[in-house]
Amino acid sequence: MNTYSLEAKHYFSRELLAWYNRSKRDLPWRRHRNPYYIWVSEIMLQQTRVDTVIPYFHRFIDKFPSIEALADAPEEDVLKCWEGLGYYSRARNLQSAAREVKEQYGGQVPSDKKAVSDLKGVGPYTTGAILSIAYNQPEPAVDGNVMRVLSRYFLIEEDIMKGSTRAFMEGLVVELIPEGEASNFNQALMELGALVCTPKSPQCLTCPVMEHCAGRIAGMEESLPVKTKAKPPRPEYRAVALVEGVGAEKGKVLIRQRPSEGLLARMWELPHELAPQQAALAGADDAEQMDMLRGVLYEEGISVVPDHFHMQAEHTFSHIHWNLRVYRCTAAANDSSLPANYRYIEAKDMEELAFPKVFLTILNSYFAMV
DNA sequence: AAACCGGGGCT
DNA sequence: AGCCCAGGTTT
Repeated sequence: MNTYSLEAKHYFSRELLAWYNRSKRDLPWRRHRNPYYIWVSEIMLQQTRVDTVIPYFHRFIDKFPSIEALADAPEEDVLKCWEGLGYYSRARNLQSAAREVKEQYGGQVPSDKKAVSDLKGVGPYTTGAILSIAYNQPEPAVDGNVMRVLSRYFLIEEDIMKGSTRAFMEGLVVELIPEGEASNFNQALMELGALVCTPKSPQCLTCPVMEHCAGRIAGMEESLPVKTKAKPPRPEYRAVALVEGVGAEKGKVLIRQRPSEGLLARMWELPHELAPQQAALAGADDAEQMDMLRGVLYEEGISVVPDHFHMQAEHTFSHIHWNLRVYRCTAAANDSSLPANYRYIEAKDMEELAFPKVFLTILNSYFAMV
């Protein structure tokens, strides 16, 4: 139990709900109460903005209109549909969970808390979102938006990165949900965070609960929520081979598929290799980098002749910053047997293979040039 | 609790 | 250039 007054809580719930009913956005997954649509949208919306998700959502539902269609699709197709959205384990987990729902629950998204939360890729937030939005169950769905709104309105100065703070807010949300309004109320909380109670420069003057917002009254709305900041990504310097085929592979480019686990699992990419730390710090010259690439590929069973520097590129993950230097190479021989995860492709082959954004950019500009 | 896992948009 | 985001899984 907490010490906030019943009056402050009732006011908050009442005014927020009324505001939502007149201001909610018309979003594709709000047009039906289809648990599958809500599930897909919630997975896509993890760490991703609404405007980015909308076109992906339309394409995804068009290609995989039902849980069974998603369960029966080749994983390759699902990854391709997710290409550019990031956090690709979301896509693989979603399909894995769709297969589970098809087999165990007759293709219907379960409405039981444990069953939902046991699905791959579904954690505490998404469990609450599915149960409340799809089935109107009074479960909390506490994401970054909700924690920001609550930390300001109730002036909560606990670090939102701590599990105990999230647990406290989940308890608070359960008290705040008006009878029979879990779906609308949880969406209202997130909608306010997205549209009004924004991270920077919140629009307090248009906020439906401004009058009793303790954070604003204290003049602290800009400094809440309290959040420990993440470590900056570590830099990595990588040499990339853009290998042009010869003979039967003339006009094609060599690509490879990443391992099935870890960073960018099962995505396609240009061959590349981490530059030794010493060389990276010294700003190794291109000749040295090209020689390193040639040697690494030779060890893999691929003979190439690096030719010249082609372009530079960068790619930032949550924890790594890639500095890429791309080198044009020519295949030295018609390797009759490439390693299993390597192949040559032409431009049109990219329509069915999923690449991380940075390789998509490099390949598209290359194929447009030649 | 901390590390791992993408990418885009805003300031 | 740094900050933020409609988080989950693994260790």
